[in-house]
Amino acid sequence: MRNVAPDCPPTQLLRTLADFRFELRRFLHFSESAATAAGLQPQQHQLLLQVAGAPEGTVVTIAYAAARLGLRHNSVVELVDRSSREGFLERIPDASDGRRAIVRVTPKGRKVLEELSGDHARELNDLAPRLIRTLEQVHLHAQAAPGVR
Amino acid sequence: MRNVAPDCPPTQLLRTLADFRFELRRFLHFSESAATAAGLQPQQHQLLLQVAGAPEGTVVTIAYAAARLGLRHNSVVELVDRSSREGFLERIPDASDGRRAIVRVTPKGRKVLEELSGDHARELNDLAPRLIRTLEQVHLHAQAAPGVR
DNA sequence: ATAATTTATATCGTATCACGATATAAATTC
DNA sequence: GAATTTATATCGTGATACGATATAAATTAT
Repeated sequence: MRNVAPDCPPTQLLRTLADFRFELRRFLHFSESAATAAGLQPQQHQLLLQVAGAPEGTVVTIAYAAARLGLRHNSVVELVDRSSREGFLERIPDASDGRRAIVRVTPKGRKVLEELSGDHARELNDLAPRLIRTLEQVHLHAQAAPGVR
Repeated sequence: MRNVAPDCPPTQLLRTLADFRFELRRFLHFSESAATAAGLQPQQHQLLLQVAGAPEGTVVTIAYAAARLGLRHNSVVELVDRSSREGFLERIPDASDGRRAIVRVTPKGRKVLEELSGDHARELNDLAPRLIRTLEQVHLHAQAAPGVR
């Protein structure tokens, strides 16, 4: 006959999720600062990363970048506009399909991106243990309270 | 005498980082959609989570929330304004320190938050393996190219 | 072959949101 | 008790992602 609020399972999950998001924020904040310091807007950095980091043989178009960034096409058009105006990217009309624009990273963009990537790898390396730990805690709670699937 | 571009280490790291960010975006997109569907703006959801998920005994003030969300104080003031206007949060003047405003989740806010949290736990559970795998790959690359610390 | 539809990118106006600068007020230090 | 620091609040601004719409090329249907 317990009419005390069951502080245990839901609150514990909330704490775990809160910690997870906090760690995520920390990383994102680091990433945004690093990009800005390198002369890139955070989203430009993400664009460069998805363009340069596409799997071998991928035709990197506006649409591809949009899918990878989780943005609408028109948002990416604007991002590409800015980034190419600043010399980090270039648009190349696709010979085989006149609708498409192929997006490529310039040497300048590549250079900035690689510098940033080293920093990110090190930061992620630091972050990873905490992130993995919270993910494992989530796993426990999710097991405990399965919910409707 | 290799004057071919060394496509291996840097590009591989770029791919790994790109995948990591893609998975992260997916999760964030899921989270934003879930919040919106539950009647919360994504940032309101994050605010509620940090307020309700604070460790036992924490004095949850605007400043605390700002630190956890990685935002400036004034941004959080506005978030709290909106959220309390909509009945998810309440501001309580701190008796012991007249400058501070204690922030608390209302039962209504708590309810929405707990629903969202179950969904998030399940989603994170799905995501975790991929996220952990990419983090381990980053680890390898970071080991390979230590860089300036 | 030409029309209709679909796919891909581009343009424009708008709303949101976080921020800097500034203000107010309470607490702490000198 | 004055000066400084801490905590929250207000206001105006700028960036940015989006919806709606446009253009143009490719694909499909007739």
